[in-house]
Amino acid sequence: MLQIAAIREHKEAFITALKKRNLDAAPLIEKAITTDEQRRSLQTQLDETLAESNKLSKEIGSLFQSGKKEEANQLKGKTGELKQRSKTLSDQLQQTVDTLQEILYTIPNIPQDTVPAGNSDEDNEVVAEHGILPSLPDGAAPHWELAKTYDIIDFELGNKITGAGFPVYKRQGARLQRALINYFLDKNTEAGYEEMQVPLLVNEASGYGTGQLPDKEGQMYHVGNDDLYLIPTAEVPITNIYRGDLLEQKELPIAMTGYTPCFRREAGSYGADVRGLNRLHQFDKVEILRIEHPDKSDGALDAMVVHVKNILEELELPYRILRLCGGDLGFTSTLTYDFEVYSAAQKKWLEVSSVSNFKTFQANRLKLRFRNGDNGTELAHTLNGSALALPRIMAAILENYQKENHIDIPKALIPYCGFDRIEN
RNA sequence: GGAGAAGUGGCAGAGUGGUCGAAUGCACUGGUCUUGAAAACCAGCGAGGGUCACACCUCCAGGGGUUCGAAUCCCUUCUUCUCCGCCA
Repeated sequence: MLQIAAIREHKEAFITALKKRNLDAAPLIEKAITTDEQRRSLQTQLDETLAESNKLSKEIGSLFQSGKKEEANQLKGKTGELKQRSKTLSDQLQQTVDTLQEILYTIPNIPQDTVPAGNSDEDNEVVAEHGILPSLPDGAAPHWELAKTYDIIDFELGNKITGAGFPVYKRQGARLQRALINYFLDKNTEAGYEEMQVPLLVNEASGYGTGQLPDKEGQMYHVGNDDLYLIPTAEVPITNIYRGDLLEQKELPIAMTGYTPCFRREAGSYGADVRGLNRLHQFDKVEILRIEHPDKSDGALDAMVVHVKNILEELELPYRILRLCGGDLGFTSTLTYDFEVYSAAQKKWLEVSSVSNFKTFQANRLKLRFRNGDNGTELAHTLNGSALALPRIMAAILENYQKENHIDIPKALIPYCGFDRIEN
């Protein structure tokens, strides 16, 4: 959520920047500003009314104490009208505040200057490409076939137990999953990210804090009885650790990592793109998050990109990095880099990480601030990225490393797996 | 799940209807002293709205109510603690 004070101050610049998202924000911004003016005017009127009635109350108090009951009772009569007025004003104020809030919820974050214009993922800018695309022999199998051949992932079984998109990992497949999780967590903690293990169900306030609510309500599984949501990403519980906090400047930066299963309803997506591991309702992901001083967040984003890069290179998976264009940029982000690995049998690039700088957008909803040493408080910047999402890494490993009668395990993972190949 | 108790500033902890945004201690920040540090002493020290700056307004777990006036009384939700039950 953008700050209304910033909108007021940078109105034109914001409208221009939001055009990159192919959004004509002018009407929304105008409405936000006029609603805010209304809000402030109502607030002032209410304050004055309350001030008057506070004053009267004090007078009544001292009259009672000095035994002037008659005069006190006379004054009491006057307070009734003030009370009525302040009730009306505060109702109006509340309504205006709610309206303003609703408007602000619908305005996406301001893209940074470097974000390219564009409408869809086709306009994303490839900023780096690394590794040689493996050329597999004819008859190379996509991972869903390999999964069956070596009996390491069972999609039908998941169907039986739960439904589509909930695979069962078996034998060496299960072990490889666990190896990847541990490997990623180790890489992240080595880089200074503190490991957290967090709840997989969150309350409504947490959903609002990181921006999944109200925009993406339909994306999350909702547990009605207890009004809780299954997390779509570890970003939600981990970022919300700091919801409402006022940090000391010296506590920054904060860097955290966590592994969680992620649950996404992905309503209405079927077809070739979602075969096998490409898109699931439940999947594993290791996330990295940072809370930064505003002056440092740009550098922090770069550092996160380098970190993810290093992991992919160690796994020897060919990848490319995309800078998302305005049309593809997430609602809450100012700048996002996507990592895609090449899945050789599908001959497709698969997104395995998304690294974003949200600047104050989340912090404003979270009320996550720090003392800036200048006698003031300031919103912190939040960033997060996947390091990394498992299923598509798994898919790429299986496909790219397949040999005639087995699948090799990337060197870096062998100590974690305890075996160097998958075979029957 | 049942019975009881409690939720106050970064922490501890006073405050049971008016002068309380809140004593006191610790922590923290600045200063004096010191070669430096510690100790001691002095001063400052919650947040949000609003204002050029003041004024002013709001916040004592959340929500609602009683009252001219609520941290204080009532209702309700949540959380914590103690005891009991259940249980990985």
